[in-house]
Amino acid sequence: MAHEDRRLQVLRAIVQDFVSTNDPVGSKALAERHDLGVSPATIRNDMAVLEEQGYITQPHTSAGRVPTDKGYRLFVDRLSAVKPLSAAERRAIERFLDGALDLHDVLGRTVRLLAQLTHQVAVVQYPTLSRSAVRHLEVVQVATTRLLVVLITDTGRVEQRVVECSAELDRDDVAELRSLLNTAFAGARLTDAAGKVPDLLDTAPPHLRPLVAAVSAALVETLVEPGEDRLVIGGTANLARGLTDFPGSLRPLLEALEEQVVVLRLISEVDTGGAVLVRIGEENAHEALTGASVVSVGYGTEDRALGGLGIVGPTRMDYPGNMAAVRAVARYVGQILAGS
Amino acid sequence: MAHEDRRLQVLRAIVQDFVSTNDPVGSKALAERHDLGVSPATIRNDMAVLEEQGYITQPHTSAGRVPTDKGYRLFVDRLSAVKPLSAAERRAIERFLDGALDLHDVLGRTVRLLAQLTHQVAVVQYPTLSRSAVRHLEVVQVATTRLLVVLITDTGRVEQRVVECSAELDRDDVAELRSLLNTAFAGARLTDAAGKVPDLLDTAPPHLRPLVAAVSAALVETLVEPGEDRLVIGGTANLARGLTDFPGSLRPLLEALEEQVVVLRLISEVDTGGAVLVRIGEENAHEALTGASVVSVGYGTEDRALGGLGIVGPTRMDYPGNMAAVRAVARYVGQILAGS
DNA sequence: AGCTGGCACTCGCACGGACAGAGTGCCAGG
DNA sequence: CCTGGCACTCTGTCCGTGCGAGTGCCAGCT
Repeated sequence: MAHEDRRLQVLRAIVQDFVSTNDPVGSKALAERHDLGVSPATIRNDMAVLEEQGYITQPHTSAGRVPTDKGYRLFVDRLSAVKPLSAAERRAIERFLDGALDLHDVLGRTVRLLAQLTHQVAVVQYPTLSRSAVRHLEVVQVATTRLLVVLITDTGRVEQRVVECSAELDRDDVAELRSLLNTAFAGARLTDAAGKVPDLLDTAPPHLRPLVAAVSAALVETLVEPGEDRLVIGGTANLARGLTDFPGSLRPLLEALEEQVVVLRLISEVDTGGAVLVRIGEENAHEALTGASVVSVGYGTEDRALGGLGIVGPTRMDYPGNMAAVRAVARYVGQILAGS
Repeated sequence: MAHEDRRLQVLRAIVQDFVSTNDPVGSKALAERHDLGVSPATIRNDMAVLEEQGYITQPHTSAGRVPTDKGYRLFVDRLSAVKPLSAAERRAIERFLDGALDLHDVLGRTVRLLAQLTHQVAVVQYPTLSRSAVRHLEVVQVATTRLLVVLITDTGRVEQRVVECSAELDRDDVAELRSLLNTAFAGARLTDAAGKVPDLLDTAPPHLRPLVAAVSAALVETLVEPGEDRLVIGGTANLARGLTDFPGSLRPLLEALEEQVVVLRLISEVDTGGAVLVRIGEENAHEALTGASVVSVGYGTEDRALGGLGIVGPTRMDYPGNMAAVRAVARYVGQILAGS
């Protein structure tokens, strides 16, 4: 239908205007700023229908209309094309991420870059341990009965854990332990690590068994458990910009960001197909995220997802632009990490 | 003088009342809430003098008085005793920090604890690399021409760095490199590391020299340079509580916190004697910190300072309580890190 | 049918004046 | 040197008004 179609154009125009001005938008302003080819009166009729359908709402009688979560959803799904990045933005991405020294550095730069491109809070997940494999295990004695076990994954993560031992250790024990662990685990996916422990215990010389058991238990416990996945968060200062966007205050949101676990769940639940995922307002099903949207995507190489990254901002955000930025950054990061 | 003395009591009362109520405090309220033994009229005279001397000011005619930075300074220096922590707080500290697994964990818990105790933003510096010594160096090959060098310090820090090599590497080279580096650097203070490089190069077999040079250069560059010192920051949600405390907005402050370098300077410049340092408002000499105070102290063992920790909050804060919390937490952390 | 211009209506908000309350400075008296 | 009293100043608040934006509806036009 022609009606239907124009009504959607009206919705798109409302979203665009409201995102850029933060003022409820009225029929007259719409007719002026967008070539819809019809008069304000007609637009009003369309708006009445859109409101009826729940896509827009008016804060109070005789103010303009504002998109609802449902309205944004429709906009994202059917009315917006992912905006290509400008040449300057592409260059900025390259410049920003080139010359990173290690994983920590790459992710730190990524989060700053993303925050800067989108003017929102940026979140980057460290490559999931559960999808990583062991590259090397190092064991260092830090006290007579204490070991520091360092795990280096093929994704570049370096994780540490102190293990308390019941008996005193000598240098040879430690060296043997190290080589045992490495032969047993090298190249193994971390999810498979737990399964290898019995074998390892069998092959270990008897006097080392308690030690091996303690260390592998610690490894499995801390490194394979979910929740050990880390986040880098940046750009929280951007929250303070649009104070009007977060009615109560931004305190609950800041708390949720520090909590990490909430955000982690949002960021890590990414589509494996590499599509950008958008969660709008209530869809996040978390009180602190009232009025907030999350745009996230997985990053990694073609054959392997490493983790997720994304942004958190007010529902009133530039979805096409932010989706493009998130996707582009994820691609670059995947590329860089693949090469290292 | 009796006058002088009472005038200071008045100042103390003003600071205390203003901190707890956030309202400019007037002579009448002061006389009611504090047993100063004199009438409001007399207090008014004292207040006039205090204002003359620059310790207090009135936001506008006929509002109460508010302490100036100078007033807080005097309060901290001469009018307040460090408030002892309650038993509950001591228990909370122990409970919170016990059972930490490694350095990362200890510092993470510390920052949450401090934020919770003080209701301010908490900042904890990782043990300074420049005051740490090498416990172990690990070298792992991650690509044909790429090495991951992992440094483990005696303070429990684990730092990584990727080094690009000009020539292809084989397994034996890497093993030899590892043992060379460890014999050369083990136990050495990181500040002395640079000095040991020439010796190391002399003892290295010729075919490894370029490699050794590259790796040690990278080590010195990234690990000894200042600026590589890391911070853990937590409790930013607390900033959103007293929005009134940060007039413009809290954006510049959030930016400064993300900047890290600014805060790092403030936190790391601690008194070696172990005294709690308080910087009030303008004393911080940084625009973003207008209206903010920093309470910091060094932590470490008796014979060695490791780093600094502290809090950042509005000038209108509970100095005695926060100073006590910061000091107590630093002591516990020092203790824990000494034992590991 | 569907669009359009016109019109009456509804609110929120900004402006302005009046008012109450808090707090001060000063002064004369104890 | 302190105190009670008093006049003064200022801000925040409340209320009433007017304006403007925006809407919904209707009759007429294409």
